[in-house]
Amino acid sequence: MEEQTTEEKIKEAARKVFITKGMTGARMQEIADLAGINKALLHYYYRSKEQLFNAIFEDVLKDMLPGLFGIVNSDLPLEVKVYQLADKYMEFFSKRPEMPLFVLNELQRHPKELIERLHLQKGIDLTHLRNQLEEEYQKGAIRQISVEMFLLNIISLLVFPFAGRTLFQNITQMDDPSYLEFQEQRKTEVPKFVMNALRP
Amino acid sequence: MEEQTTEEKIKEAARKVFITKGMTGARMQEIADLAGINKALLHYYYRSKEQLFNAIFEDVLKDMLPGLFGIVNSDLPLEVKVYQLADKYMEFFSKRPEMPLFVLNELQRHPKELIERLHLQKGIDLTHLRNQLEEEYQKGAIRQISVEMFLLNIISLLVFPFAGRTLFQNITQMDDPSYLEFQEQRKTEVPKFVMNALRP
DNA sequence: ACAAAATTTAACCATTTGGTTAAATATATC
DNA sequence: GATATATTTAACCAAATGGTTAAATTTTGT
Repeated sequence: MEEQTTEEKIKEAARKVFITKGMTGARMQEIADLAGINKALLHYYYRSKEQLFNAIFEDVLKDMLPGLFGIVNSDLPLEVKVYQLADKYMEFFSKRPEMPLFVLNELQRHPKELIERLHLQKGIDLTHLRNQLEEEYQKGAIRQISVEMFLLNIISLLVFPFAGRTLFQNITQMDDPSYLEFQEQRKTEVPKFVMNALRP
Repeated sequence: MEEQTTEEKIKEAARKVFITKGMTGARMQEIADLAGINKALLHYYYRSKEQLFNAIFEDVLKDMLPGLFGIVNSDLPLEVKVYQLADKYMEFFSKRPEMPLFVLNELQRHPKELIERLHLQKGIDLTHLRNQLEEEYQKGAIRQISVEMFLLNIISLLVFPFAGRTLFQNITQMDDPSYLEFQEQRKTEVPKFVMNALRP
Protein backbone atom coordinates (compact mmCIF):
# COMPACT_ATOMS: atom_id res chain seq x y z
CA MET A 1 0.00 0.00 0.00
CA GLU A 2 1.83 3.03 1.30
CA GLU A 3 5.59 2.89 1.29
CA GLN A 4 5.99 6.04 3.33
CA THR A 5 9.07 6.35 5.42
CA THR A 6 8.77 7.91 8.86
CA GLU A 7 10.74 10.92 7.76
CA GLU A 8 8.33 11.40 4.89
CA LYS A 9 5.39 11.15 7.25
CA ILE A 10 7.00 13.77 9.45
CA LYS A 11 7.74 16.11 6.59
CA GLU A 12 4.26 15.81 5.19
CA ALA A 13 2.70 16.49 8.56
CA ALA A 14 5.07 19.31 9.41
CA ARG A 15 4.43 20.90 6.06
CA LYS A 16 0.71 20.90 6.58
CA VAL A 17 0.86 22.26 10.08
CA PHE A 18 3.49 24.89 9.38
CA ILE A 19 1.73 26.07 6.25
CA THR A 20 -1.64 26.42 7.90
CA LYS A 21 -0.50 27.73 11.29
CA GLY A 22 2.80 29.40 10.53
CA MET A 23 6.03 28.85 12.43
CA THR A 24 4.86 30.53 15.64
CA GLY A 25 1.40 29.00 15.52
CA ALA A 26 2.55 25.45 14.83
CA ARG A 27 2.85 22.95 17.68
CA MET A 28 5.29 20.08 17.75
CA GLN A 29 2.65 17.90 19.37
CA GLU A 30 0.23 18.57 16.55
CA ILE A 31 2.84 17.65 13.99
CA ALA A 32 3.63 14.43 15.80
CA ASP A 33 -0.06 13.56 16.06
CA LEU A 34 -0.67 14.25 12.39
CA ALA A 35 2.34 12.15 11.46
CA GLY A 36 0.99 9.34 13.62
CA ILE A 37 4.04 9.23 15.87
CA ASN A 38 5.00 10.67 19.21
CA LYS A 39 6.94 13.72 20.19
CA ALA A 40 9.98 11.74 21.28
CA LEU A 41 10.37 10.25 17.85
CA LEU A 42 9.80 13.61 16.24
CA HIS A 43 12.74 15.02 18.17
CA TYR A 44 14.67 11.87 17.34
CA TYR A 45 14.50 12.91 13.68
CA TYR A 46 14.67 16.67 14.06
CA ARG A 47 16.36 17.98 17.13
CA SER A 48 14.36 21.17 17.32
CA LYS A 49 11.33 22.95 15.98
CA GLU A 50 13.57 25.45 14.28
CA GLN A 51 15.51 22.72 12.54
CA LEU A 52 12.35 21.05 11.36
CA PHE A 53 10.93 24.32 10.19
CA ASN A 54 14.02 25.19 8.23
CA ALA A 55 13.99 21.83 6.50
CA ILE A 56 10.36 22.27 5.54
CA PHE A 57 10.78 25.83 4.42
CA GLU A 58 13.68 24.92 2.19
CA ASP A 59 11.62 22.14 0.65
CA VAL A 60 8.74 24.49 0.01
CA LEU A 61 10.91 27.05 -1.70
CA LYS A 62 12.63 24.43 -3.82
CA ASP A 63 9.21 23.28 -4.83
CA MET A 64 7.96 26.69 -5.67
CA LEU A 65 10.71 28.69 -7.31
CA PRO A 66 12.77 26.66 -9.78
CA GLY A 67 9.76 26.19 -12.01
CA LEU A 68 9.44 29.92 -12.27
CA PHE A 69 13.08 30.34 -13.23
CA GLY A 70 12.77 27.57 -15.77
CA ILE A 71 9.96 29.13 -17.74
CA VAL A 72 11.30 32.65 -17.40
CA ASN A 73 14.66 31.65 -18.84
CA SER A 74 13.33 29.38 -21.56
CA ASP A 75 13.48 30.25 -25.24
CA LEU A 76 9.73 30.45 -25.66
CA PRO A 77 8.17 33.45 -27.36
CA LEU A 78 7.07 36.08 -24.90
CA GLU A 79 3.38 35.45 -25.27
CA VAL A 80 3.71 31.70 -24.85
CA LYS A 81 5.86 32.28 -21.84
CA VAL A 82 3.22 34.41 -20.18
CA TYR A 83 0.51 31.87 -20.87
CA GLN A 84 2.64 29.03 -19.57
CA LEU A 85 3.59 30.92 -16.43
CA ALA A 86 -0.03 31.61 -15.66
CA ASP A 87 -1.13 28.08 -16.33
CA LYS A 88 1.67 26.40 -14.45
CA TYR A 89 1.56 28.61 -11.40
CA MET A 90 -2.16 28.73 -11.02
CA GLU A 91 -2.28 24.99 -11.40
CA PHE A 92 0.44 24.62 -8.80
CA PHE A 93 -1.10 26.94 -6.24
CA SER A 94 -4.57 25.57 -6.79
CA LYS A 95 -3.31 22.43 -5.12
CA ARG A 96 -1.49 24.39 -2.41
CA PRO A 97 -3.64 27.45 -1.83
CA GLU A 98 -2.13 28.42 1.51
CA MET A 99 1.46 28.14 0.36
CA PRO A 100 1.94 31.67 -1.00
CA LEU A 101 0.79 33.38 2.15
CA PHE A 102 2.89 31.07 4.26
CA VAL A 103 6.04 31.78 2.29
CA LEU A 104 5.53 35.53 2.15
CA ASN A 105 4.82 35.60 5.81
CA GLU A 106 7.76 33.62 7.09
CA LEU A 107 10.03 35.40 4.67
CA GLN A 108 9.02 38.76 6.04
CA ARG A 109 9.20 37.67 9.67
CA HIS A 110 12.63 36.01 9.63
CA PRO A 111 14.35 37.71 6.75
CA LYS A 112 18.00 37.42 7.69
CA GLU A 113 18.36 33.82 8.78
CA LEU A 114 16.00 32.28 6.26
CA ILE A 115 17.11 34.20 3.25
CA GLU A 116 20.81 34.24 3.80
CA ARG A 117 21.06 30.57 4.57
CA LEU A 118 18.62 29.32 2.01
CA HIS A 119 20.15 28.84 -1.41
CA LEU A 120 17.70 31.49 -2.43
CA GLN A 121 20.17 34.28 -2.02
CA LYS A 122 21.62 34.19 -5.50
CA GLY A 123 18.42 35.44 -7.08
CA ILE A 124 17.55 34.73 -10.67
CA ASP A 125 19.38 35.87 -13.76
CA LEU A 126 17.07 38.23 -15.58
CA THR A 127 19.35 38.94 -18.52
CA HIS A 128 17.58 36.65 -20.93
CA LEU A 129 14.10 37.99 -20.18
CA ARG A 130 15.43 41.54 -20.22
CA ASN A 131 16.85 41.02 -23.70
CA GLN A 132 13.67 39.38 -24.86
CA LEU A 133 11.59 42.36 -23.72
CA GLU A 134 14.04 44.75 -25.33
CA GLU A 135 13.93 42.85 -28.63
CA GLU A 136 10.17 42.79 -28.70
CA TYR A 137 10.21 46.48 -28.01
CA GLN A 138 12.65 47.16 -30.87
CA LYS A 139 10.44 45.11 -33.15
CA GLY A 140 7.57 47.35 -32.13
CA ALA A 141 5.68 44.37 -30.78
CA ILE A 142 5.34 45.72 -27.25
CA ARG A 143 5.80 48.98 -25.43
CA GLN A 144 8.85 49.58 -23.30
CA ILE A 145 8.84 48.01 -19.86
CA SER A 146 11.54 46.97 -17.40
CA VAL A 147 11.99 43.32 -16.52
CA GLU A 148 11.29 44.11 -12.92
CA MET A 149 8.03 45.88 -13.67
CA PHE A 150 6.98 43.10 -16.01
CA LEU A 151 7.85 40.31 -13.60
CA LEU A 152 6.32 41.91 -10.55
CA ASN A 153 3.10 42.59 -12.43
CA ILE A 154 2.77 39.00 -13.54
CA ILE A 155 3.66 37.58 -10.16
CA SER A 156 1.23 39.95 -8.47
CA LEU A 157 -1.60 38.94 -10.75
CA LEU A 158 -0.86 35.26 -10.30
CA VAL A 159 -0.03 35.03 -6.62
CA PHE A 160 -2.18 37.62 -4.93
CA PRO A 161 -5.48 35.90 -5.72
CA PHE A 162 -4.32 33.03 -3.54
CA ALA A 163 -2.82 35.09 -0.74
CA GLY A 164 -5.72 37.51 -0.69
CA ARG A 165 -8.51 35.12 -1.37
CA THR A 166 -10.31 35.50 1.95
CA LEU A 167 -10.20 39.28 1.79
CA PHE A 168 -11.35 39.44 -1.79
CA GLN A 169 -14.11 36.91 -1.38
CA ASN A 170 -15.36 38.95 1.49
CA ILE A 171 -15.27 42.22 -0.33
CA THR A 172 -17.11 40.79 -3.31
CA GLN A 173 -19.28 38.35 -1.39
CA MET A 174 -18.16 35.61 -3.74
CA ASP A 175 -18.74 32.04 -2.57
CA ASP A 176 -16.23 29.23 -2.84
CA PRO A 177 -17.44 27.55 -6.03
CA SER A 178 -17.62 30.91 -7.79
CA TYR A 179 -14.12 31.72 -6.73
CA LEU A 180 -12.77 28.43 -8.03
CA GLU A 181 -14.41 29.06 -11.37
CA PHE A 182 -13.12 32.61 -11.27
CA GLN A 183 -9.58 31.38 -10.72
CA GLU A 184 -9.98 28.92 -13.54
CA GLN A 185 -10.94 31.81 -15.82
CA ARG A 186 -7.91 33.75 -14.71
CA LYS A 187 -5.58 31.13 -16.12
CA THR A 188 -6.27 32.63 -19.53
CA GLU A 189 -7.57 36.05 -18.52
CA VAL A 190 -4.41 37.10 -16.74
CA PRO A 191 -2.11 36.37 -19.69
CA LYS A 192 -4.57 38.12 -21.97
CA PHE A 193 -4.62 41.09 -19.62
CA VAL A 194 -0.85 41.24 -19.46
CA MET A 195 -0.28 40.90 -23.19
CA ASN A 196 -2.89 43.52 -23.80
CA ALA A 197 -1.18 45.87 -21.42
CA LEU A 198 2.08 45.36 -23.26
CA ARG A 199 0.76 46.43 -26.67
CA PRO A 200 2.49 49.59 -27.87
CA MET B 1 3.94 67.94 24.37
CA GLU B 2 2.20 64.66 23.69
CA GLU B 3 -1.39 64.39 24.79
CA GLN B 4 -1.51 60.64 24.36
CA THR B 5 -3.96 58.77 26.49
CA THR B 6 -2.93 55.45 27.96
CA GLU B 7 -5.39 53.65 25.76
CA GLU B 8 -3.86 55.31 22.73
CA LYS B 9 -0.39 54.29 23.85
CA ILE B 10 -1.62 50.74 24.24
CA LYS B 11 -3.28 50.67 20.86
CA GLU B 12 -0.28 52.12 19.13
CA ALA B 13 2.03 49.62 20.76
CA ALA B 14 -0.29 46.68 20.22
CA ARG B 15 -0.71 47.63 16.60
CA LYS B 16 3.01 47.67 16.01
CA VAL B 17 3.64 44.39 17.75
CA PHE B 18 0.69 42.54 16.26
CA ILE B 19 1.45 43.79 12.77
CA THR B 20 5.08 42.79 12.88
CA LYS B 21 4.76 39.55 14.83
CA GLY B 22 1.23 38.42 14.08
CA MET B 23 -1.30 37.34 16.68
CA THR B 24 0.50 34.14 17.65
CA GLY B 25 3.94 35.74 17.61
CA ALA B 26 2.98 38.78 19.66
CA ARG B 27 3.69 38.88 23.40
CA MET B 28 1.62 40.82 25.89
CA GLN B 29 4.78 41.74 27.78
CA GLU B 30 6.29 43.23 24.66
CA ILE B 31 3.20 45.30 24.04
CA ALA B 32 3.22 46.55 27.61
CA ASP B 33 6.89 47.44 27.38
CA LEU B 34 6.47 49.26 24.11
CA ALA B 35 3.51 51.17 25.52
CA GLY B 36 5.63 52.11 28.50
CA ILE B 37 3.31 50.50 31.02
CA ASN B 38 3.14 47.18 32.84
CA LYS B 39 1.25 44.01 32.17
CA ALA B 40 -1.22 44.58 34.98
CA LEU B 41 -2.35 47.84 33.49
CA LEU B 42 -2.52 46.32 30.07
CA HIS B 43 -4.97 43.73 31.35
CA TYR B 44 -6.76 46.49 33.20
CA TYR B 45 -7.63 48.01 29.84
CA TYR B 46 -8.04 44.86 27.79
CA ARG B 47 -8.97 41.75 29.65
CA SER B 48 -7.31 39.35 27.25
CA LYS B 49 -4.92 39.12 24.37
CA GLU B 50 -7.74 38.06 22.13
CA GLN B 51 -9.82 41.07 23.08
CA LEU B 52 -6.93 43.41 22.45
CA PHE B 53 -6.19 41.77 19.16
CA ASN B 54 -9.76 42.05 17.99
CA ALA B 55 -9.86 45.73 18.84
CA ILE B 56 -6.66 46.33 16.90
CA PHE B 57 -7.71 44.25 13.95
CA GLU B 58 -10.99 46.09 13.65
CA ASP B 59 -9.14 49.40 13.74
CA VAL B 60 -6.76 48.28 11.05
CA LEU B 61 -9.53 47.18 8.74
CA LYS B 62 -11.49 50.37 9.29
CA ASP B 63 -8.36 52.22 8.41
CA MET B 64 -7.71 50.24 5.30
CA LEU B 65 -10.96 49.50 3.56
CA PRO B 66 -13.39 52.43 3.59
CA GLY B 67 -11.02 54.49 1.46
CA LEU B 68 -11.14 51.80 -1.19
CA PHE B 69 -14.93 51.76 -1.18
CA GLY B 70 -15.00 55.51 -1.38
CA ILE B 71 -12.98 55.83 -4.54
CA VAL B 72 -14.51 52.78 -6.17
CA ASN B 73 -18.01 54.14 -5.72
CA SER B 74 -17.20 57.72 -6.62
CA ASP B 75 -18.38 59.38 -9.82
CA LEU B 76 -14.91 59.84 -11.22
CA PRO B 77 -14.15 58.77 -14.78
CA LEU B 78 -12.71 55.28 -14.92
CA GLU B 79 -9.20 56.34 -15.74
CA VAL B 80 -9.04 58.93 -12.98
CA LYS B 81 -10.40 56.38 -10.59
CA VAL B 82 -7.63 53.94 -11.42
CA TYR B 83 -4.97 56.58 -11.02
CA GLN B 84 -6.41 57.74 -7.73
CA LEU B 85 -6.69 54.23 -6.37
CA ALA B 86 -3.08 53.54 -7.19
CA ASP B 87 -1.85 56.79 -5.76
CA LYS B 88 -3.89 56.62 -2.59
CA TYR B 89 -3.21 52.99 -1.78
CA MET B 90 0.46 53.01 -2.54
CA GLU B 91 0.82 56.16 -0.48
CA PHE B 92 -1.09 54.53 2.35
CA PHE B 93 0.84 51.28 2.36
CA SER B 94 4.16 53.01 1.91
CA LYS B 95 3.69 54.25 5.43
CA ARG B 96 2.45 50.88 6.68
CA PRO B 97 4.38 48.33 4.60
CA GLU B 98 3.68 45.34 6.82
CA MET B 99 -0.02 45.93 7.09
CA PRO B 100 -1.17 44.05 4.00
CA LEU B 101 0.59 40.83 4.91
CA PHE B 102 -0.66 41.08 8.46
CA VAL B 103 -4.27 41.48 7.39
CA LEU B 104 -4.18 38.73 4.79
CA ASN B 105 -2.54 36.44 7.25
CA GLU B 106 -4.85 36.88 10.19
CA LEU B 107 -7.83 36.82 7.89
CA GLN B 108 -6.82 33.46 6.52
CA ARG B 109 -5.97 32.00 9.91
CA HIS B 110 -9.11 32.99 11.81
CA PRO B 111 -11.69 33.33 9.06
CA LYS B 112 -14.89 32.62 10.90
CA GLU B 113 -14.62 34.66 14.05
CA LEU B 114 -12.85 37.65 12.59
CA ILE B 115 -14.88 37.98 9.45
CA GLU B 116 -18.30 37.25 10.79
CA ARG B 117 -17.99 39.57 13.76
CA LEU B 118 -16.19 42.39 12.02
CA HIS B 119 -18.51 44.76 10.23
CA LEU B 120 -16.65 43.60 7.19
CA GLN B 121 -19.22 40.99 6.37
CA LYS B 122 -21.46 43.14 4.25
CA GLY B 123 -18.92 43.45 1.46
CA ILE B 124 -18.96 46.32 -0.95
CA ASP B 125 -21.61 47.22 -3.45
CA LEU B 126 -20.11 46.78 -6.87
CA THR B 127 -23.11 47.89 -8.87
CA HIS B 128 -21.82 51.35 -9.64
CA LEU B 129 -18.42 50.18 -10.84
CA ARG B 130 -20.04 47.35 -12.77
CA ASN B 131 -22.24 49.82 -14.61
CA GLN B 132 -19.35 52.10 -15.26
CA LEU B 133 -17.35 49.30 -16.84
CA GLU B 134 -20.33 48.24 -18.89
CA GLU B 135 -20.91 51.80 -20.12
CA GLU B 136 -17.31 52.23 -21.13
CA TYR B 137 -17.51 48.95 -22.96
CA GLN B 138 -20.67 50.02 -24.82
CA LYS B 139 -18.93 53.23 -25.77
CA GLY B 140 -16.13 51.14 -27.19
CA ALA B 141 -13.68 52.75 -24.80
CA ILE B 142 -12.57 49.52 -23.18
CA ARG B 143 -12.84 45.82 -23.79
CA GLN B 144 -15.27 43.72 -21.81
CA ILE B 145 -14.23 42.75 -18.31
CA SER B 146 -16.09 41.74 -15.18
CA VAL B 147 -15.96 43.95 -12.10
CA GLU B 148 -14.43 41.13 -10.16
CA MET B 149 -11.66 40.56 -12.68
CA PHE B 150 -10.99 44.27 -12.88
CA LEU B 151 -10.94 44.81 -9.14
CA LEU B 152 -8.83 41.80 -8.32
CA ASN B 153 -6.28 42.77 -10.96
CA ILE B 154 -5.92 46.25 -9.58
CA ILE B 155 -5.76 45.13 -6.00
CA SER B 156 -3.22 42.46 -6.87
CA LEU B 157 -0.98 44.95 -8.66
CA LEU B 158 -1.24 47.42 -5.80
CA VAL B 159 -1.06 45.20 -2.76
CA PHE B 160 1.21 42.34 -3.71
CA PRO B 161 4.32 44.48 -4.06
CA PHE B 162 4.04 45.19 -0.35
CA ALA B 163 3.16 41.70 0.78
CA GLY B 164 5.73 40.07 -1.46
CA ARG B 165 8.45 42.62 -1.19
CA THR B 166 11.00 40.40 0.53
CA LEU B 167 10.50 37.59 -1.94
CA PHE B 168 10.67 39.84 -4.95
CA GLN B 169 13.67 41.78 -3.77
CA ASN B 170 15.43 38.52 -3.27
CA ILE B 171 14.54 37.15 -6.67
CA THR B 172 15.67 40.30 -8.39
CA GLN B 173 18.48 41.20 -6.01
CA MET B 174 17.06 44.67 -5.72
CA ASP B 175 18.26 46.72 -2.75
CA ASP B 176 16.04 48.82 -0.51
CA PRO B 177 16.54 52.24 -2.10
CA SER B 178 15.95 50.80 -5.55
CA TYR B 179 12.76 49.16 -4.38
CA LEU B 180 11.44 52.37 -2.91
CA GLU B 181 12.09 54.16 -6.17
CA PHE B 182 10.55 51.25 -8.02
CA GLN B 183 7.40 51.51 -5.91
CA GLU B 184 7.30 55.22 -6.53
CA GLN B 185 7.35 54.53 -10.26
CA ARG B 186 4.54 52.05 -9.89
CA LYS B 187 2.19 54.73 -8.66
CA THR B 188 1.83 55.80 -12.28
CA GLU B 189 3.03 52.65 -14.06
CA VAL B 190 0.34 50.42 -12.58
CA PRO B 191 -2.57 52.63 -13.69
CA LYS B 192 -0.94 52.95 -17.10
CA PHE B 193 -0.58 49.19 -17.27
CA VAL B 194 -4.19 48.61 -16.27
CA MET B 195 -5.66 51.19 -18.63
CA ASN B 196 -3.54 49.81 -21.41
CA ALA B 197 -4.81 46.34 -20.71
CA LEU B 198 -8.37 47.58 -20.90
CA ARG B 199 -8.08 49.05 -24.40
CA PRO B 200 -10.36 47.22 -26.82
C1' DA C 1 -8.92 68.07 50.95
C1' DC C 2 -11.31 64.04 49.56
C1' DA C 3 -12.87 60.37 46.84
C1' DA C 4 -12.43 57.94 42.67
C1' DA C 5 -9.80 56.38 39.09
C1' DA C 6 -5.35 55.25 37.18
C1' DT C 7 -0.90 53.08 37.70
C1' DT C 8 2.79 50.54 39.79
C1' DT C 9 4.87 46.83 42.23
C1' DA C 10 5.62 42.36 42.84
C1' DA C 11 4.48 38.16 43.80
C1' DC C 12 1.96 34.43 42.17
C1' DC C 13 -0.65 30.74 39.23
C1' DA C 14 -1.96 27.49 35.77
C1' DT C 15 -1.14 26.11 31.35
C1' DT C 16 1.35 25.46 27.34
C1' DT C 17 5.28 24.33 25.09
C1' DG C 18 9.70 22.80 23.38
C1' DG C 19 12.61 19.55 24.71
C1' DT C 20 14.82 15.51 27.45
C1' DT C 21 15.47 11.04 29.45
C1' DA C 22 15.52 6.23 30.36
C1' DA C 23 13.68 2.06 29.99
C1' DA C 24 10.88 -1.08 27.34
C1' DT C 25 9.59 -2.99 22.95
C1' DA C 26 9.41 -3.78 18.30
C1' DT C 27 11.71 -4.08 13.70
C1' DA C 28 15.10 -4.77 10.64
C1' DT C 29 19.85 -6.40 9.44
C1' DC C 30 23.56 -9.51 9.34
C1' DG D 1 19.96 -15.51 17.06
C1' DA D 2 22.48 -11.47 18.02
C1' DT D 3 22.96 -6.68 17.14
C1' DA D 4 21.79 -2.31 15.82
C1' DT D 5 18.18 0.73 14.73
C1' DA D 6 13.59 2.50 15.14
C1' DT D 7 9.61 3.40 18.03
C1' DT D 8 6.82 3.72 22.09
C1' DT D 9 5.76 4.86 26.73
C1' DA D 10 5.62 7.84 30.23
C1' DA D 11 7.37 10.63 33.26
C1' DC D 12 9.68 14.76 33.71
C1' DC D 13 11.88 19.76 33.21
C1' DA D 14 12.53 24.49 32.54
C1' DA D 15 11.10 28.35 30.36
C1' DA D 16 7.65 31.15 28.46
C1' DT D 17 3.28 32.91 28.59
C1' DG D 18 -1.39 34.69 29.51
C1' DG D 19 -3.57 36.10 33.26
C1' DT D 20 -4.61 37.33 38.37
C1' DT D 21 -4.35 39.51 42.76
C1' DA D 22 -3.79 42.65 46.47
C1' DA D 23 -1.71 46.28 48.35
C1' DA D 24 0.67 50.60 47.71
C1' DT D 25 1.16 54.87 45.24
C1' DT D 26 0.04 58.45 42.11
C1' DT D 27 -3.05 61.21 39.49
C1' DT D 28 -7.31 63.37 38.62
C1' DG D 29 -11.71 65.46 39.27
C1' DT D 30 -14.74 67.89 42.47
